[in-house]
Amino acid sequence: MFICLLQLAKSQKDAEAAPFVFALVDWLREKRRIFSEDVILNLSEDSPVPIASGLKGHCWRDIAHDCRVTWLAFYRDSINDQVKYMYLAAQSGFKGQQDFLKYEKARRLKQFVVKIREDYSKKMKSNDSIERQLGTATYLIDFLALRVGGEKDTDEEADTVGCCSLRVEHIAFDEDKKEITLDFLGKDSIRYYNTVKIDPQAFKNLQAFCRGKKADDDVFESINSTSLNNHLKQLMPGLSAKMFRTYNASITLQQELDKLQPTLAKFKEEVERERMKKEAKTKTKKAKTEPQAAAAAATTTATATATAAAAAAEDSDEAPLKEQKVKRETDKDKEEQKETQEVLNVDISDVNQLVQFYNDANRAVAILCNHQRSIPKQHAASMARLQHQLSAIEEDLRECEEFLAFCKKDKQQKQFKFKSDFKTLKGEPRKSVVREGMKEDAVLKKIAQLKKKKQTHLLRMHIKDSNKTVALGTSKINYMDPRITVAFCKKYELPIEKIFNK
DNA sequence: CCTCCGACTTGGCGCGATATAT
DNA sequence: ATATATCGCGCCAAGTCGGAGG
Repeated sequence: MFICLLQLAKSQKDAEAAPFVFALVDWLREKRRIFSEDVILNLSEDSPVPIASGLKGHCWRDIAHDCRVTWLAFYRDSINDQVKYMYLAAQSGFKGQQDFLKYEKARRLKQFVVKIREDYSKKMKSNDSIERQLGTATYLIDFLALRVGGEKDTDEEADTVGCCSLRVEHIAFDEDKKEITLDFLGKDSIRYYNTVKIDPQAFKNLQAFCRGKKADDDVFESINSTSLNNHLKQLMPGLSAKMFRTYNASITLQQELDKLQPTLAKFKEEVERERMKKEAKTKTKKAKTEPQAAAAAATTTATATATAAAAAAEDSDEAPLKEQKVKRETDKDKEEQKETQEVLNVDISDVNQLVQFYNDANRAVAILCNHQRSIPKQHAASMARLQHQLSAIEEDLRECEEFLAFCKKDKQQKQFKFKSDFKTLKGEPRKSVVREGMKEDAVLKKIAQLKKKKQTHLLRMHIKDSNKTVALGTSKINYMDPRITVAFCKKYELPIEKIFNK
């Protein structure tokens, strides 16, 4: 390939100042440079027109005075004639207000969502095929947070789809489990791959829609994004398909964050108990009585039970290391959950743990919205390093345990010796963690400390690995109502800048 | 209707700055 | 102090959605 940048200059002197104008790629003119002559500005009527660029004698293509739109300027791309806009930054009041409106609308959906869900359940059983397709598609958009999927130019653009443009080849059915597997390329050619149990009626419908069709036929041949959005408008003013993503993302965040509620309650209870104890102590300082000791004993038992429950919760959490789509909870599940609300193993007085907890909630949303990223280039290397650190901890543990065994044996024995061919990352031999004449309980303490260290290290590895393909930023910026985050931060006294930057 | 397109949101990526671990 | 991880931002392409125009 041959590439050459050309300047359009009348003389050598001009050339020094003149910018490159376009590129030649294999002698074809590619991407022309954009000049002010290409740009249309949008200004107030009474605003002075800024001087065009640094180049003398250049002017703007046009000046607009349209206060109904938010763009400041635009030009047409020389390659595909697409309009390129200039807008104010996201942190501007302009954008902020639009954002606020968006979340207000999503909030309004909450008042309608029960009705809408009843409606699509009914439509899914309708005799009318259009209604059946509208109902089923709306169900998928709500339940799986799919994009609407508008039609696009098939020859020029990438073959990506959304709900309404799904084809037969994108769905597989598991009759026994009533599960479907969706496998297609969505926006930005990001793969959506999800096996999920769905509503039985939706399952039946989708199967029927696909029956007798070719692989590349549309599943929903009777509807499209426009008709679906028109249908949604009848159920709620201003409703469109993408609002389900905003709504479900925000409500998922809320639900995830609420899971910390019992932990907070327990924490407050403990603080209160401490306070009471102190109070009682000062009151009865002179005359200590028996019943109080009994009460104190009772509280310690209660705390022990709670801790045991937390430990059990942690264990069950350990299980799935593999990537897995969140199974959306049905209303029934939610009911059941209310009764078995667990105290989580999160220390809510620890800022880092709170941030970690918030990120977990954020991740649930990102997985729902299928926000993926490619595995960072240094991921494997970085995991290997963590693995090495883990081995180091394990080696330290092994040494401590052998030393403990040595201590327990008769003291007649010679010196303690620990054989290890473990090397640090730099290839140096490892340093011993036990010292001669170390007391037995010191070793026990060390072991406990190392076990804890190993635990947190394992957790870190797990988090890193499960995060490697999940992008948290998009849902945070575009989908989760910031008011939910703010409320959470206030409630747990978590500084907001730990979550949002200025 | 359908198609096109204007306006705006959403999205992943890469890079340099900044925070954190060693 | 240095190495490494993470953040945060700019970039601009790829979507959504509504309305104009045929």
